[in-house]
Formats: sequence, C-alpha cells, structure tokens
Amino acid sequence: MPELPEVETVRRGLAPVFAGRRLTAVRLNRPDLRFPLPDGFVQRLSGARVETLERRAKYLLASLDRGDTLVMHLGMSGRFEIDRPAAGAAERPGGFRTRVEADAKHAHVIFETDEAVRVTYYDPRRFGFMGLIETKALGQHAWFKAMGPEPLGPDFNAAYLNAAFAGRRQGPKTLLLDQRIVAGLGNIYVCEALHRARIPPLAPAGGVSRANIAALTGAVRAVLTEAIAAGGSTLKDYAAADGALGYFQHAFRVYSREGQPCLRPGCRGTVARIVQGGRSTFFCPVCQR
DNA sequence: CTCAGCTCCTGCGGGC
DNA sequence: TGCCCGCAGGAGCTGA
Repeated sequence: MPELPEVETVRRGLAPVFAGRRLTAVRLNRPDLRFPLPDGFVQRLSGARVETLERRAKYLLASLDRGDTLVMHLGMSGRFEIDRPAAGAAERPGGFRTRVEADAKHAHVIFETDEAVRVTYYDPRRFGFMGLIETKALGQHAWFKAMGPEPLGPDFNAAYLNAAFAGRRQGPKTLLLDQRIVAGLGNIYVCEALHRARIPPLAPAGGVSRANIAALTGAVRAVLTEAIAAGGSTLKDYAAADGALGYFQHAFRVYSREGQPCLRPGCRGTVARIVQGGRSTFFCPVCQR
C-alpha cells in the first residue's frame, strides 16, 4: 500500500541495518512474489555487502558491492520487520502491520546481516516484487526506463507538468497516478494534493490553467513533505506499542472522508467519492471547481 | 498514442 | 452469529 512517503519512511528505518552490512543469509519461503524471483537470487545476495539503501519513486534500491542492485517494491501490503536478537524486541519501521500480516505464512523473504539482524519481508497480497539488476543497467530496465521525475526533485515543476497535461483529456487524478508522468504518488496523496490546489479530479487535464498547475506542483510537494515528516500514513494498524506507526492519516482532508465536511476553512462542502479507473477518488465538489 | 477496463492476491469491515 | 459483497496505499496488460 505504501506511496512515496511510506517507502521513504521504510527506507530510513532499514538503512541503518542494511547500509554497510554484509548479507550473511537470505531465505525464501516461496519462489515468487508478484513475479518469480530471479534465478540465483539467494546465491547472488548471500555474502554480498550492501553499500547504500536508496529510494526511487516507490522502489527501494539496495546497491551491492558485487555490481548488482537489489530492487524492492512493496506493492499494496508489503512490510518489513527488523528483529535484533540482542535487543529481543521487534521494530516495525514502516508501520504496515495488521493482525493478519503478523502471521508467519506471509513472511516471504528473510535477510540476515553480519550483525545478526534479521529483516523479514511480509506481503499478504503479494503485489510486491523484488529483482536483482545490474546497477549500471538500472536506468534501462523496464521498471525505470519510462519513469517520470521524482515529485520532490527539481524536474517536477510547473513547466514540466504543464507540458505533461497539455492536450490530455484524462483527468488530473488519473495522470498524477501515472508513474511515467510523475513517479511516487499514489491514490492518497493525489487526492490530497488536488484538494489542496482546488483542482477538480475529473475535468480534462488539458484544460487546467497554468496558475492551477503551478499550485498543484506546490501542493504535491507540500503534502509529500508533510507526510514524510509524519512517518507516512498507517491505514490498517493495531495498537502497537513501538511508536513506529505513521500518523499522517490524521491529516487527511479528503481521503477516506466521504460524506464528511470539507476541511477547507470557510467551505461548506461535503467530501464526495467517485470511481476513476477502478480507484476511489475523494474530493470536495464545492471548492474543487 | 490514448484511454477504459480488467487482473493479480488476501483480508477486513459493513450490511443483511 | 455467519455469510456475502465491496473495498483496499499498485501497476501491468488487453483491446478498442
């Protein structure tokens, strides 16, 4: 389920246990996630040293000293759990934990490092996937080749988005979810950004004014920055005592708030829900016009 | 090229 | 209480 802020939160939690460490053991509890894991996955990882753990859009990239990069995507329900046997307690850096996910049957991949730290990948729905790609060729790989700019980077700006929206009849909602246009947004943050910028989700993107597009790029940056600072959003959680759950869900202005009052000061609208491309869009029909 | 619709998978919560 | 249905933070594929 994670979008960019959640993946970034996971990255920050995992980096201290992965970066600079050697993988002493890797175990697979099944041969595939969403896609089959590559041939020799375990062998190619075992004994390799992780140099850095970075993020591109919703992907985690662990570059290895052997010239490969371990690429990980959490799909809808992927989650990592760190176990430090010495400390005895488990941490949940991404906070994506439910009663069900706690079930060992969804522990698909287990890494162990030379500090005897165990990192377990859980993914009940198995929409997540992993790959092992030659680092030099990463940019040419199908997963990254056509990927749009990072929404928090310099290439995502009003001029760029203006060009991307020009002449398009699809709504801004659909286009912002397209990772080829901008990479890292998902359903929550697109809904929130459109609301902040007061842009209707359904009207043709080609008709959005330059001023509104400029406001939209600012809104995207703001909502992502705030969400990262909050540790992301945790939708399905139970009261874990470790404090690692994200809390940006309390700052949602429209997402998952159908029938509730619009939170824009002075607006008397009621949040509506429509379906676009099979996904829920939450918006305020009064102020997003 | 663009766009709508469907698919993968499992679990949960609401309504009857 | 139990069952059925709709829905879920993603993204790739098909076919018009």
